[in-house]
Amino acid sequence: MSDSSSSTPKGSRREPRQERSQKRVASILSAAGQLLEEVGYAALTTNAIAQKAGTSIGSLYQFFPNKAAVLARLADGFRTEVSRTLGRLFSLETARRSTIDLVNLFIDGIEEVQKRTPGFRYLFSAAKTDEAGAGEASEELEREIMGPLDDILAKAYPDVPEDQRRVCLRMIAETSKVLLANARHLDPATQTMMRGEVKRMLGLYLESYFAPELR
Amino acid sequence: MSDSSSSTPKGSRREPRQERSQKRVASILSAAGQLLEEVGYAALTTNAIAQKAGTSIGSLYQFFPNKAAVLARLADGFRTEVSRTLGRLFSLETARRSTIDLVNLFIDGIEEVQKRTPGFRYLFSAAKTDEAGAGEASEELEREIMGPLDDILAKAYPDVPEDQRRVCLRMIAETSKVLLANARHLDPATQTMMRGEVKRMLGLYLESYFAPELR
Amino acid sequence: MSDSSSSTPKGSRREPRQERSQKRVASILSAAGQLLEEVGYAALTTNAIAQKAGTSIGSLYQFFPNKAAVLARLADGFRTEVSRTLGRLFSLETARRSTIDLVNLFIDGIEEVQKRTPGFRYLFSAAKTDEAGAGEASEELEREIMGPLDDILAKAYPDVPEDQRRVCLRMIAETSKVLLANARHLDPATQTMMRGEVKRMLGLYLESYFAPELR
Amino acid sequence: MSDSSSSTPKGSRREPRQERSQKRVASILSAAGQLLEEVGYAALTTNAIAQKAGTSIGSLYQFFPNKAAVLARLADGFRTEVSRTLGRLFSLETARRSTIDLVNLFIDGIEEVQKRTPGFRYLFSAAKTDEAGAGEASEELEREIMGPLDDILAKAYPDVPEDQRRVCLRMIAETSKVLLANARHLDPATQTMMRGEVKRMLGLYLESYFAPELR
DNA sequence: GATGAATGAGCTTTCATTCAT
DNA sequence: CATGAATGAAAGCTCATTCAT
Repeated sequence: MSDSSSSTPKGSRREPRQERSQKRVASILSAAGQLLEEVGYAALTTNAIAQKAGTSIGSLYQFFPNKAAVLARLADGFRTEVSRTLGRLFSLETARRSTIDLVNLFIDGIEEVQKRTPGFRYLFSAAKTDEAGAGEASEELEREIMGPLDDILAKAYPDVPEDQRRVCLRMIAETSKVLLANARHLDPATQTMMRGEVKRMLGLYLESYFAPELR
Repeated sequence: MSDSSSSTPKGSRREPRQERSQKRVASILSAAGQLLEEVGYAALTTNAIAQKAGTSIGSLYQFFPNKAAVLARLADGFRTEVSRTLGRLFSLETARRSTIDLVNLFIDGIEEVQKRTPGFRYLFSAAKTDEAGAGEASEELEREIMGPLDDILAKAYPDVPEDQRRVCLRMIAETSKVLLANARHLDPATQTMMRGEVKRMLGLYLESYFAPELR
Repeated sequence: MSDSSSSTPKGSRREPRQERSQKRVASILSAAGQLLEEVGYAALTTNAIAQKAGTSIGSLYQFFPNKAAVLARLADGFRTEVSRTLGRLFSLETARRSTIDLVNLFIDGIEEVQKRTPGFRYLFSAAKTDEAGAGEASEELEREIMGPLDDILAKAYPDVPEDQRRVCLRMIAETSKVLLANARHLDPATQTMMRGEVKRMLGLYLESYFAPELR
Repeated sequence: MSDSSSSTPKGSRREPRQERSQKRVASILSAAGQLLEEVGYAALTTNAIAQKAGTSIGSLYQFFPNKAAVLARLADGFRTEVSRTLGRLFSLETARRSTIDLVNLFIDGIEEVQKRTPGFRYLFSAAKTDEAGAGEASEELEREIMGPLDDILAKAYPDVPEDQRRVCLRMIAETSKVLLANARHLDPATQTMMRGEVKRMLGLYLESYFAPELR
């Protein structure tokens, strides 16, 4: 297997330094995310994370200086995923779409991120619970999430004053948090329905500010 | 110190048990609520509750089998307060009022309960965080809160199917949680504004279901 | 002793609040001191202290906020013991005595304190090792120890400039540490002999500064 | 695994093992010494040593069975350095010099060793702290240090009985430890002054035994 | 041999809960 | 019943040491 000098038979040799570490880091973050879904914020312990990740507690602390750092990195990953997903959904032309369409895209994007990255909802909603220094990571995450939407609305509706827009964004953010937070206890059908309701509610709300001329 | 049994010759120092117990229980619950506001869910310890209540930790455990039970009883108290407050606000004739008025009354009622009973928001929103077994108490609390509104809507809009009504109620419940959850970090002016926005958003949403004839 | 209400049969009942606590604190401090002698600074753990004191780790932390506090309190006790012992030895008339007598009294006092309060030497010498926050306590202890001697020398030899006196005091302090530090590994006879040598050495040294007229 | 014989075709890459090993060992020891000065005994970790030495922790354990062994080897090096330095200072003719001169030479020699080999003072003074098994190495070191002085005194003052001489040597050893141990926290000027005081004190002390005829 | 990721015993500290008084 | 000292499981984190590559 080591076969250090000549052949490298199966193309598998040497997934050394970097790669193995990355895998461990990934498995730790994944474990943290899953545990967040399974046991919640309060019961999330570093030992449990390590165990679920199939590592030792020592390894966890080789990669992360402390528990908060694990959550911060998790939030980083979420931010990336959010950027990617929302960036894809909010293609350029979306600027032309109605606020309702924008809301739909946004909610679907958030949903998709949650589906792909377990634990997302906990960090997205953690600002209020703000335990153990997840607060900062959580706020950054929120900024990352709301930023793109802010830009689009700003361009699409330059007449709406910034203050107004900001207020609406907060409402969107908070409302979608609630949706995510409570989805956990609901069966899929109900989740889908609730998602529809949130879209409807936010749509009506935004329309009242951003498309008054349509009335 | 009191030598309550052996000596107390004349039996005059009645000092009715029940009442003292009730007072203790009340002070424990009050302390728990206040601490919830002051230090948050994560930092809430039974010893701190007892101390703030002016009792001993031993007494606390005389009345409550464990920490979760304290929170459960706290939620009970909130339920009572909610019933009283909403019952007062939703007097009979309110059945005639518009959905927007109903929403306003409801939101104001929730605000009032929070103002009067510190800690309320934590248990009302605890369903998602569901730490330390507050989950069940929290769900009951939610049922108690939404029940009166359900009744009123049911009477006022008998044509709207029950399923539909239920969905709307969930939306109202979740959305009002948003308001409470984030209020702590906001200055009073912003709180007032956000309250207005929530009313607006919920009003528009409910109107779309419950007052279609007005369109 | 407390005799709270009427009889107090055996005189043993209710050694409550304060007293029991004091005993625990005392046993914890005693255990810490003994462990210091037995295993040294590096191997001194809070768990070991609690175990040796016959308590639980929880109790230790009921009385002391952290490990450093245990050492600080230990140093406090040493300071008191030092004051008492040196105060007794340095009675007023000692001001008239020769420097050699003063040195003898001082060294004997230090020895006595060490004999009575195990662990003393570790904290007296900890300034250099200065692990885990014992540094401060250690420095205070040194000030307490050297203070009385400083006063006496100042009064007895007002002509010797302060700087000079200070330097000599440092030398005395450090040299007496030597004695303590190494005594542990020596048999009693050797210890006694070494003590005599230290007295001789310090006596000669001090005489050269404080009693030049005798030459 | 390394296929040391089969491949290495031309035998040119000799790279003498021994030497490389020696270099590694040397760098590890040097790193350990420097770290001792920088962070002290308590904070000295094997990983830090390896890192500072520019090796891996694995290599460190290839050469040393455990942490204590590193310190033991460090002490060995110190012994060699001490022998060399004191041997040079105490040339034959010094036998004629006064005890005061001998003390001066000795103290200066110790100072020099400390200057050249960082960490020296920690191991020279470690006998009392005796952490992590440095005790034995420390004692050997002390014997090595005091040996030459013993020889010189024995030859120069054959009339002084051996017991007497031994006692004096211990006093010299211990007193010079103190000097070194405390030097770290002092500014250079104070260090120089203290060194002078130690010389004076030890000189007076030794003179009282070794040069009675001079009186 | 060299590397450094991995390991896990052990340390400090917290807090829900018990129990002697 | 009231009290609060006592308990100890468990959490976060460190570091000497091992072992696969």
